[in-house]
Amino acid sequence: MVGMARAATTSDAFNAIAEPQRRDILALLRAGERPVTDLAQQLGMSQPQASKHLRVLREVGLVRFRGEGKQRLYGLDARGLRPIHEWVGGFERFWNESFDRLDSYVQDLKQTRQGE
Amino acid sequence: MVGMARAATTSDAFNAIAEPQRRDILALLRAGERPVTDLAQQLGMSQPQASKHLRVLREVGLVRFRGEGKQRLYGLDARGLRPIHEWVGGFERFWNESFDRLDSYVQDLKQTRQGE
DNA sequence: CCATCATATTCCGATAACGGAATATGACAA
DNA sequence: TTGTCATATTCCGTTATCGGAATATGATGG
Repeated sequence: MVGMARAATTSDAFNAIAEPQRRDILALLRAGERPVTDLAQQLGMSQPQASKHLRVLREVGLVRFRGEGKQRLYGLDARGLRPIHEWVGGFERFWNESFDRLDSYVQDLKQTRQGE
Repeated sequence: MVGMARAATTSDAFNAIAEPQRRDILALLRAGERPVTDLAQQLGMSQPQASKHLRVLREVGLVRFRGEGKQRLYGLDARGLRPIHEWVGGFERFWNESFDRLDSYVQDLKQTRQGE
């Protein structure tokens, strides 16, 4: 075995929301439960793609569904977003502080030439 | 061309922080600037891996560096985390509501404003 | 220049992830 | 049951991504 591949990814909320279409799904679901076909249509994706994304979201616990006739009404379960909000919030003071120092620092960098 | 692959990913902050080791790097940098080797050692990763992760973080603007002797001191630039915080924050009321009340809340939403 | 330390890049193999198309499953109704 | 609608899964091809190892680049001091 020469190359060890990356660790599992889609298995947590951070990765689930890394995909733009999945973010779109979550955003849409704030307005209420919706069947798969509705989501697919409103977001301009195929039904299989919608189902696949919903599967990922379901596996990380960000959505749930409820059978309603032959449809499945998918709904938001935003509790899994809370840890993310908290983690990112841990950096709040770093973007909130008046960054006189940072700004001048960045200017400085531009002169010195930063990579790429 | 039969199968079209996924869209670019590591090119935005959402994907950058989807990787646990990169989150660790960012968390460490809250304590101040650090050279690559320090980061690698403290996080138990190889130097090339640290460099690669730093490259991703640099490309999405979450870190910057400053040459100090033969070292490169990497520092946090958390401004790119703000949009993420805001996006996730848009779901705050949904994880604050308990589930029984969530349904009625959604009903409420539908009456109040029908938009997106 | 040369040696050395710090960092970046390249090459590689394995695997995960995405999109599309086709197909399978499931639930209902007649 | 059969038919139909809604959804899920499977198969396929392409590309992204990660880790490791080796190597290349870069800066500094003598």
